[in-house]
Amino acid sequence: MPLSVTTWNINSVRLRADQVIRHIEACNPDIVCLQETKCPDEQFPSSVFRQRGYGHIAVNGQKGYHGVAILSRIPFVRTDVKAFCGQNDCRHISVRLPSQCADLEIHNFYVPAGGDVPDPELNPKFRHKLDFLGEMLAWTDADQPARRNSILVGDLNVAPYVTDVWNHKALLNVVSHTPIETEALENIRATAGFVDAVRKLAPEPEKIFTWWSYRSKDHTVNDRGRRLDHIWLSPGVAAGLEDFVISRDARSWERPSDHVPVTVRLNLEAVQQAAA
DNA sequence: ATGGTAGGTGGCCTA
Repeated sequence: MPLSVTTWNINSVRLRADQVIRHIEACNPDIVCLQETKCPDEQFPSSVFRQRGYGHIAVNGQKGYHGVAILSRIPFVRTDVKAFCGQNDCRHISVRLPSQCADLEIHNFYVPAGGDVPDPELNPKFRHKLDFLGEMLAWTDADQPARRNSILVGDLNVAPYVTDVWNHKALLNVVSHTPIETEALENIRATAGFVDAVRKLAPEPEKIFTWWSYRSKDHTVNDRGRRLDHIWLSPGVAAGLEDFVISRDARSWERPSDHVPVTVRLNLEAVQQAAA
């Protein structure tokens, strides 16, 4: 049984619900994890997704900022939301699928971007980002999600490896690629025991990007991107990893998000066998 | 060191 999961920072789900549908039609994922929905729960455009077969929707949204959601064709049996850094920001939501789907747990994160100045003493947003990553580590230490069948996806706002950015040296002091961030993210992933799905199939030094800044006239000129969006798999789930797709063309759609969808396809029978 | 663009909001914030 195949299962595909997309993660996408949509930068306003109300403005781009039609683009979510366009992606669904092109890519046919079973589950779509969205970040930056910028939408209170009562205004989430659930009906247009239900009409397309995504009858199971979990939202954690707020007015104006942040916000995450999970659209699913498969019923989930449980949802859970975590708060980080003592704030009410909507930056996490998770669901668990039924036993036919290996009791798969899906965690959808939107890590704080961190502002412009990469100094926690000068920039409270960077302090918040580092604190958030610290709490993610504490959560994986306490909860051990990678010991179960689990996927952690989202806009993690860190490009951890050298070829996750268009120019490693030029970005070493740019928020999203500073050593303190890349080491923190890698420490979470490795300590928790997750597998970076995209890098398992496309190791360095292949350059892979999922985000291109709005602040350039033409994002294709010089291809100045970064890989900020990630899909991490517990080892048992990684045993079923078949392929991945970076839907780069979405960055050239009219009025695009600055991020593009990242999708993995899994073979759940291989996941079940790995668990047995 | 700076500015560039985008979205939601409500008279600026975050990215």
